[in-house]
Amino acid sequence: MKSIGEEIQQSEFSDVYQKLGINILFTAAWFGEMNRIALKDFDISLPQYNVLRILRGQKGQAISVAGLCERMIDKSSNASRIVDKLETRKLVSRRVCDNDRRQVDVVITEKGTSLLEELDEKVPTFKTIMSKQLSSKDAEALNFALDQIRNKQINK
Amino acid sequence: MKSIGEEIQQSEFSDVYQKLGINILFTAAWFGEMNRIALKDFDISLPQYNVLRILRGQKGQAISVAGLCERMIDKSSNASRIVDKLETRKLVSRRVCDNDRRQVDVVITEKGTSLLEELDEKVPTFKTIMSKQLSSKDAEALNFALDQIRNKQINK
DNA sequence: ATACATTAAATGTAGGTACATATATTTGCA
DNA sequence: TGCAAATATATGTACCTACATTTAATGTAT
Repeated sequence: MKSIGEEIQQSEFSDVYQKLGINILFTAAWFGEMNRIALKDFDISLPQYNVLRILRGQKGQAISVAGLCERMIDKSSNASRIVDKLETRKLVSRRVCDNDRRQVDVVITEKGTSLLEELDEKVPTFKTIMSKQLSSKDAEALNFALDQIRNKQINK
Repeated sequence: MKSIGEEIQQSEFSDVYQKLGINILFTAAWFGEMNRIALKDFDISLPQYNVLRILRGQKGQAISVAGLCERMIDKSSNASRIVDKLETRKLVSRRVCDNDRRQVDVVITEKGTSLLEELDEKVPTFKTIMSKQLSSKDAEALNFALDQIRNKQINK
């Protein structure tokens, strides 16, 4: 098994937290790579794929560009331009919102939905990636630990 | 405490592994954001900072561009152009290797070293970020679990 | 009702990633 | 030796992120 130290050729870490931080970053990059490999033949980028999945999750209901941003993992990604690209390929459609004409409602098209269905068969789920090496109980413990980590308790 | 579900406005995950995958990606993005905030006033990007730290870790010894790539978390980042930017600012220097003239030896300069020393005081370590919320024993367990996750046991 | 602040989205720019290709050097083998 | 394959780096391109600015619509206070 390749430990994080072997992956990035680093024999020593200053402490176990340093190692953990790098391990989390590296594992995230590794997930990204797996997804990109799966998407490669479909001429769609990972952010575009993620936006399409958020839109599908809306079950037909429109969502604003700001709403998309909130649901994206990478908060500072530019949803506006990602939607541009998707619209060019007619995978989503965009319409000025009637109630608030500053907003733009985005919905996934038929074409977008059927592309996603095709992709579902190719893109590995996190379950298929992890369930063999990790019990669901361990996964829950990890989820708890990660939520804790992000809960900076500054005044303590 | 904000759980991953609240962070990305997603109330339900298909399973605990899906939640964990997204949690890892989100936590990695959160680390990146913290670092960027610290680097903001120094006009240096996160990849540039990471390359400088790898060079410092060499303790004066030169490293090739390929050597840099191996040590970087994001394997497909373009070390050549990152070194370009650093060289422009005279934070590193580059010299064709005598033994193998295809290779380029990269070393950190005095200026680069002193910039890093300045940054050390500003950039939070993973230990300061995590040690209050996570015991070192838990951190070790997480390290083990993450190494396991990346160890795809396909034929099992 | 008008003026000013706020909000939503789009756009400009610099630096980065992903990936294909080009260029120069070295290696290996007939 | 000569020449193809391999290797190290650089470069070109499309899309992306980070961040500042712009444009248009809405909210709000007087």
